[in-house]
Amino acid sequence: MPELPDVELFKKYLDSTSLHQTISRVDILNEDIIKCNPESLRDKLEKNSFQKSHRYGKYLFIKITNIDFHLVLHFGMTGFLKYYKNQEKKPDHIRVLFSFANNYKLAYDNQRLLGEVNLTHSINSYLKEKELGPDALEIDFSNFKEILKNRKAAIKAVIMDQNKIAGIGNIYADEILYQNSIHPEQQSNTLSRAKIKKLYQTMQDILKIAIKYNAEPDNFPDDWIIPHRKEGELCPRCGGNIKRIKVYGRGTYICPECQSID
DNA sequence: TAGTTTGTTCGTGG
DNA sequence: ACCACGAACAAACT
Ligand SMILES: [Zn+2]
Repeated sequence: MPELPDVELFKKYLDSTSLHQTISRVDILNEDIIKCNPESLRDKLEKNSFQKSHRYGKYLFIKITNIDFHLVLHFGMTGFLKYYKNQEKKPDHIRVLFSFANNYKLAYDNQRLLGEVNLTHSINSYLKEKELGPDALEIDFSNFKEILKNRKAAIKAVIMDQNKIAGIGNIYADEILYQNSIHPEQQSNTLSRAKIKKLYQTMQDILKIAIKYNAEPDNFPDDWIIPHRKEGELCPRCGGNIKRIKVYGRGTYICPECQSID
């Protein structure tokens, strides 16, 4: 689930449910996912509230009132947020549970423990520490072009590299390259300026449209590859067979008819 | 059973 | 410095 569009939707969800409410209690149900001192996490949050959130790449930062700290959330592959009151609405793999004075709760759920819950004084210093590249929706064209021109690696590896561009994961990388008829293994520095220009535009369009459609593959236009990202499916643009290959260590779906290396 | 899955990080070669 | 690859982390499903 959690690539840039998903995390942007988590941000909107958090903003519309959980801001400006006193946090009465923090339950840590799994300590492995907490990358700071669990005691200090409870300490910093209880009696304060969530003030304002910021998304950067796949990270969500939430400013805590009264103190100079942000809560940091990363969702790994299976993380999400759930705001609820009744126990029957409780999700299955809650790792951290924030309870509010109004008796509602915000759950950080994450089946696999690949995410992160952390604290930081400064978003900027945190980003620097992680060496994250510019956010995919914020990066300007000349910067994008320089990054692509300076790498010899497969284009898919470059756009997925969070240290170069933050926010794109395995699923949306496939979509972006498919809609540009670019083979994911094409060397980044061999792309023409015109192809890079179109890639840049499509990348931002796809991410924005995905947000608009709630990052729900069933809602996506049928000529996208994401709803057909399975072996045995047919390419919605040419009818060819969708093929699975491995690029950058990840399962990668392409239409060999539409996507070629040039 | 082995391989797969929306992610990140670390190590080993080249 | 860059690049390719694999493993590890973890849990559930084919
Ligand atoms: Zn095709």
